[in-house]
Amino acid sequence: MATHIMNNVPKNAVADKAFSDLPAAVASAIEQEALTTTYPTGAVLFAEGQAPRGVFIIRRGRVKLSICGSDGRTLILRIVDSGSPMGVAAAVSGRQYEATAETQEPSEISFLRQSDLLRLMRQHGEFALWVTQHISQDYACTCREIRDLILSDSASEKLARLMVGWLDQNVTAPNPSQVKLALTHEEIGQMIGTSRETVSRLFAGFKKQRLIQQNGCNLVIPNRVALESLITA
Amino acid sequence: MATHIMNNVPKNAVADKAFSDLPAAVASAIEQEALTTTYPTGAVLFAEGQAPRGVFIIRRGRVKLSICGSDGRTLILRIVDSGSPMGVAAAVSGRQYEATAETQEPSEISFLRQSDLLRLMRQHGEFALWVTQHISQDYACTCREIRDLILSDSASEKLARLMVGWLDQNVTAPNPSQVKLALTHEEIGQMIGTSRETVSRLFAGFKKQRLIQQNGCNLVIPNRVALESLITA
DNA sequence: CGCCGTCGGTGATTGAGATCACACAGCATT
DNA sequence: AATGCTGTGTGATCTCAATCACCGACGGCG
Repeated sequence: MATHIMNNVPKNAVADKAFSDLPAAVASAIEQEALTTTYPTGAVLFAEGQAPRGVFIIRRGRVKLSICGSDGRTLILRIVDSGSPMGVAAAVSGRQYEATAETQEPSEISFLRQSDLLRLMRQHGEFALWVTQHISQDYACTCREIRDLILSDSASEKLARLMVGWLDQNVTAPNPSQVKLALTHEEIGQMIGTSRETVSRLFAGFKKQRLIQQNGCNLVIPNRVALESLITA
Repeated sequence: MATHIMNNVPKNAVADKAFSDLPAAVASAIEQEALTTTYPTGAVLFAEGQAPRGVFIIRRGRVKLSICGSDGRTLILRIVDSGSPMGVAAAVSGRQYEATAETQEPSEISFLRQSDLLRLMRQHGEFALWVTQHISQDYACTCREIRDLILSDSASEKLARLMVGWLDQNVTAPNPSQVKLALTHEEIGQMIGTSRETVSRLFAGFKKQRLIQQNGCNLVIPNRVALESLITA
């Protein structure tokens, strides 16, 4: 891909990955229309219930996607990292955002206005297809989330599922059985739909059973199979 | 069944509605490529975990979309009725179907092969946009499902939510406070993630509180506001 | 008719996890 | 040091809904 075309974007290899499977003409069109900004930790890109303004494409950083109930409780849908567009469903359908997006670390994010998005999609079937594939992934991801939350009534099973998911994301890392834990117990609880205390207790239990070890923010999971056996149960 | 008559030219007004917002050229292209069939009750269009073959567009009838857990329990995502495409996310992304689709009554359904779908999307940005909007709706719907399931821990709240949803779909009907109940208690339980017995007890309780009346399969909800007050609680 | 399937109603029991209520550790600010 | 603040560990209690175990009703269908 022609990196020199990109105007105000760093020569970050990761950033290019997002558009690598698009025709160069489309990619450069997007680059020209998009506005790239750097956000601090905790910035809210969009909030549940807002009218859609456009899509946000993460170039660098990580963003937390969550929904919240009337009683104030929160459920974290997923943590999205670079290369993915966010808020596409809302922007395309014109309905309100269904979740809240908040940066979890300083992040560099491109914004594409709704009208530009729709125009580009109409003009370039390839681009529309690309967008659609991303929504499809989000949809599949959400379905899996539902499955994990509903089909397993025991909280330990949910936590085991979550941790196995971490291991799956980790296969490329130098030490695949070690995970850097960037979440508080509270947030973990919000990911699996339980209270903070329960997460604490579960961790304690897992340690007692030698399923996990923890030093600082490093979580070691020596025996993946043992963890998976909790899921089948 | 006069299936051969329906093959190319369904004179069904409802069926055409699905494509009414598409250019005529696109609509007729779809009509030519799609294969329309009539299914009996209980037919499985596709099952969770299968490799995608294409999309199914409901021309007439109703289809139940559900996911199921390893322990065999089932959660009904939603009931889809005519005009909507199903299985689009899987067909577009190439990943497996994330849910199971099963007819709830005799239904007439068009099938469009995955390759044809993708080709049409590439050729016609308008069509791709239409598809994307439908996935977006599914996505939004699934998000709302999650909210309703997670944020409300009391089962009565979930049931109240479900019934309010029924009322919302019913605004056009002659008697908007009356709903035809086409689901068993078991299925209702599967929609809100509780056991059959709990649904029975909740119904009994609601009747005692004069929140609902029931004769046969007709459910009358005289006081919508009272029902909604259960939700806020 | 009697038999059998699915569906609905209800009681009794029980257990998992929410909730409340602390204590404590780390870490920054002043 | 003193003071917060945030995150964590753990006990005691309690509540809601799952589960088990029935029974009655309806609706075919042989």
